Amino acid sequence: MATTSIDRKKGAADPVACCAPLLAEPLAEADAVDLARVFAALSDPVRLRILSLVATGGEVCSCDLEAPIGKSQPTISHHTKALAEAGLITGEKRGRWMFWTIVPERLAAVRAVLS
Amino acid sequence: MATTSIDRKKGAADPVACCAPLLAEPLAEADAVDLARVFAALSDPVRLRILSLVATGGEVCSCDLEAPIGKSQPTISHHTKALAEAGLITGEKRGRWMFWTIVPERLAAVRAVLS
DNA sequence: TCGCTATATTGACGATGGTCGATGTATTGA
DNA sequence: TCAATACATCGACCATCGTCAATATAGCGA
Repeated sequence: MATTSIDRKKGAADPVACCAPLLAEPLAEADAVDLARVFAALSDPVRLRILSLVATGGEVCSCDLEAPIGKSQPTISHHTKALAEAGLITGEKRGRWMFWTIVPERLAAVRAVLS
Repeated sequence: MATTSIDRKKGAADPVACCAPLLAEPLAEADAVDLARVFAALSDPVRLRILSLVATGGEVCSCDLEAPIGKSQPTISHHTKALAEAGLITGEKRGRWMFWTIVPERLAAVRAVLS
């Protein structure tokens, strides 16, 4: 195929959408582990800023993140990978560039858990 | 005073309520740091389960958390403190018991950031 | 084919965080 | 005053994570 998309790790059943809202019923241990992974992806300032840049920018390539974030290229790559594995952004490689877009349903699912 | 309440660390301006939604405009660095702290509080399975137990239980004392969570007393204390400092729960000491309740506005604020 | 560019991966280092045993503190009841 | 209970704090250990330099991979243009 011409393009490659990076999604969250397969194997893990859909976290976030996995479970009922926190306030509805006690969270099962396995669900808690999945959920914690998503919040862990959001628990770093650099990743939050990347997420915000991608969300507001529509489609952003990794090369356009280094300058505003102010971190090295490997660090940016590390963080975009983490966000992608959490399902919060999705990447598509076109030519030499990796374009990232937000996954709004994912954010919506996280919001739903905090209902 | 007869009771003591534990809230989030003062000094830090109200995180979460600090900033516009992630998708509205690029997140400032300082805001990102504050926000990341709240998500960090949510990034542990034990804390998520405590939060869920408190949310569904209405008012729960620490002693009633040890058994369902299955961790030691110091560990429970450590996690409730983390949740309280993040402003997600609030504690009130009555007699020998520490009663925890959820802070729904806080969860709402987190949801708003993910708008 | 040969560089140049964009990104990913590796390896290492320091920092942070989860956990628990031991201990300290406060409250209650005898 | 003494013992028991509920919780907090301390100290230590181990795992995980953020970061970057170095290196690898892949695509593109000449």
